[in-house]
Amino acid sequence: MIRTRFAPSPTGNLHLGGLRTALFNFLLAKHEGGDFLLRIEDTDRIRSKREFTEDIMESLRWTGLMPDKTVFQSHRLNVYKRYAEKLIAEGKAYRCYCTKERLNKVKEEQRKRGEKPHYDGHCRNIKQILDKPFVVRIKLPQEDIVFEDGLRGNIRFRYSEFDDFIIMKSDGSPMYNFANVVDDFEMGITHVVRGDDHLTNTAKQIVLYRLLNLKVPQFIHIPLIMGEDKSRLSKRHGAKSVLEYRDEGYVREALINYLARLGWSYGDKEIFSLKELIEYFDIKHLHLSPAIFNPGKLLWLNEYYLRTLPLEKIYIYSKPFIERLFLEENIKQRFSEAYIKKAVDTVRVRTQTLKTLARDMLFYFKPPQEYEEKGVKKYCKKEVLSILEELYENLGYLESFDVESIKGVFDKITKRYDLKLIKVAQPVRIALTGKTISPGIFEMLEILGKNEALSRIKRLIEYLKA
RNA sequence: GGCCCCAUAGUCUAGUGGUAAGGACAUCGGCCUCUCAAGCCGGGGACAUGGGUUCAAUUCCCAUUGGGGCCA
Repeated sequence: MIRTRFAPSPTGNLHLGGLRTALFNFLLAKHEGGDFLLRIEDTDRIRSKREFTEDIMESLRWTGLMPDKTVFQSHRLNVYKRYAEKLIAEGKAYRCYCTKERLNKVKEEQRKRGEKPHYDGHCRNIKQILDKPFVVRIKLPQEDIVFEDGLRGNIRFRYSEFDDFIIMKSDGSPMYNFANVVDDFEMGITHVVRGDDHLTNTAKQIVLYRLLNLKVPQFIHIPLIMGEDKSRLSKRHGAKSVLEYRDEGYVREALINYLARLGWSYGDKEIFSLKELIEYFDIKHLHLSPAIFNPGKLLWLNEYYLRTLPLEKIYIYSKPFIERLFLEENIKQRFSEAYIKKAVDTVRVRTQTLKTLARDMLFYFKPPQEYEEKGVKKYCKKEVLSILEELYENLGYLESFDVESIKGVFDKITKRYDLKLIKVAQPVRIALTGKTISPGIFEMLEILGKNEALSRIKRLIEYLKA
């Protein structure tokens, strides 16, 4: 049974790169019906923050990548200690009492001689336990380090690249690589998908697996996501946190779909639901060259999902954004669910995010406060006035205010005056929304209802007269 | 600087020892049309370079160049 994990340290919000790593681990496990675990690597007491742990968990919850179990490293400090002591007892690791001053001096001399700064093994053979602060170092075996990457095959590092590295700090907390190995083993992790910035870490971890005599999981290193300037994706490339994307009105479907296709493919297919991703995901089709984050394509997917997801879903997604709009615009009036749904349905084809969706709907909740000047100039010349008046009158006669009947009235007038529909439609559009861009006028009229629609037309007539 | 990873259009990518090198975003043009979108149709645009291997290389190998990462 496959078991994967996502192991972030809670020292910042979860961003897109991290989410993609989580996604691939999730998909790999779920494709095989296995487990996906979350491990919070919070051994750094100073930099780890509870709010970041919450941010990570909320991001996973929102995107639907629910872990089957969550483990906190900070709860397991005694475990690492136990493993370290075992290594010492077996002579594979040792206590090192060197002071910072000495280490710096050694490093300095090595640098002067043009050597790689490596620990010189000063404490390697101290047998007795001294009453001084110490770190635990491993005795680096003098053999090359080879491991298999699930994508790239064998990767080899010379042992001379490394030294007797530290596995436990003097405060008794484990170093990153050590805790990682211990936990991956104890959690029964079979596959590890992670960024290729960990490639050298993996080499060190392989050493630890050997020393501890543990089975090595399958490692799959994926390239990092880069920003438009081809450097590692960071805040300055618009690499916002996952929750910022949520708050800006991106839907989870778009974000997941986008990230999945960034570095992975399934033939020519572009659109994937999470369910499909689980079904189709494989390691084989992970791409191994770094991908550049393309906000434009993410936006396109967002637009795509806004107009194709079931209306019910978009309605639910849009609620908080509409509520926020009401707050900002000081709208007190209540609107029925049916009304809002119909309104959503007319704007969702032509919007980018849930935020702009709500913004585009403003006229459904509030008459235009002003008329777009250019539009009035262009579409509301004098001769329009009488047409608008006639339209107003005829619409007023309608018993049933639906698209069909409304269209009938427009047809009659355009025919009588031999006008293109645009001549009538644009003034009405301005009357209803104040703008020259909006959903179709017939549907808007129907949704707004006879009273509201007529009153808005009347208001424009009066405005033009004045 | 040392070590490691990578290389198909502006971007994400498919693909093969013999292809007209396919799709998507973006871009440009057209159709549709009550505006804007959406949709449909079409255009331009890619196998980094140099050596090998081979009857044949975008595909396999090596080097160079370029990009990325880790460490310093």
